[in-house]
Amino acid sequence: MAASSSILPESGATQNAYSRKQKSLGLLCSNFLGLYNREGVQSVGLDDAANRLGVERRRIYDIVNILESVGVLARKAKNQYTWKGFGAIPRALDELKVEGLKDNHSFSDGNDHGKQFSDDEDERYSSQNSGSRPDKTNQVVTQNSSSSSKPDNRREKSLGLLTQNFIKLFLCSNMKLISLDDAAKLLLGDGHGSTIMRTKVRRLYDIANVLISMNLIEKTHHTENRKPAFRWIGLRGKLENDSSTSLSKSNKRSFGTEITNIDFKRSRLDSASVGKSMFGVKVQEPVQVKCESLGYEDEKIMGHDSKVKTYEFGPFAPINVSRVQTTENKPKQVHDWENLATVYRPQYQNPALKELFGHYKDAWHTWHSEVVKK
DNA sequence: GGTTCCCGCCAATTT
DNA sequence: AAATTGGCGGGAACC
Repeated sequence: MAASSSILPESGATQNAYSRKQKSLGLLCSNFLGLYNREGVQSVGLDDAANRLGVERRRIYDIVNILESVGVLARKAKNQYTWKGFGAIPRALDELKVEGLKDNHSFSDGNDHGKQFSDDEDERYSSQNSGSRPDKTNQVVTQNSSSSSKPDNRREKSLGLLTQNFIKLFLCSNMKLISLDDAAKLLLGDGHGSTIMRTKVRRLYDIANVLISMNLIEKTHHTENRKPAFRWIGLRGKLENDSSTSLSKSNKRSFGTEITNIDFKRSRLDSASVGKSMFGVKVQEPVQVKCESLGYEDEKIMGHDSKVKTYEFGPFAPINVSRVQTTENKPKQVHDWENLATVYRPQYQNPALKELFGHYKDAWHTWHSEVVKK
């Protein structure tokens, strides 16, 4: 077994090692997006997604829940989601902003204690759905005196809600940079066991990663090199870059191949008895964000139209999409917001509005006037 | 050392 | 009942 002259000056020929980064949620999300963000896609099946991306179902749930919280997807039925597309994001964000501001009166006076800003509200009136059961729409808040039982609507701790609240932080406060610790602290109240906090932060990491892959936020640091924090990019998340991308690759019916996802496991520990004590403490400490002025909307979006169709598929790149080489060594996925909403476009009118909250016509319009800015 | 965060157990929920 | 959906946190990869 001579030492095969490996290309890399690495140690022994450790062919393929487990790489955590290649399994990241963010990358998976990028692939997911690249896979379903095509014309013609209207629904996505969880099994299908899991298969094509070569991951376990569990991971798909994470992504789907987050995407749904931003409007990109909508649950249709068991195992079935409707692809709304990126065009639905502006609308969703507006609603989140309104909710966030409304539900948050921290201002003069001190005590607020109304309730946190949970609550969603993105329930589309099922146009033709069926069995509209009376369902228990909101939470009960019946803060009964029961000792500790708290059916604690599981929903309150859902990834989706957390995502929305996390986003509200950016939209409704004037904080420019938010660290996950701050976010967790804000969304959680204050005094808390480090355990609860840590768990929340874990979730926020997950969320942050997919939001990053969507270019809604960006990771940075406070000042030069301080603690990491995130900055809201939102709609103006576009790239300048050149426009050498002449024609778009003809990705018609190319995909459909098998997934070739390498299957390395991280390791195989086992026997880990559970036994832990977790508290189901409900927190309702209102965030003390000041809604002074709208955070964004204070400057024109870039002009010019640049077409950058760069998708980067990582390890689990199932389909064969235009594989673009990375920039250097810093994987950076870029999504072309322009193309994303280019599919269909209602042809009536075009209110040259900017983006006043409160009323929106069509996702596409808002979207286009914002992003395309033609 | 601290930070990041994947994996998957297993409990809620839905079918 | 089974299947789907997803909290949750250990602990390993990563810095």
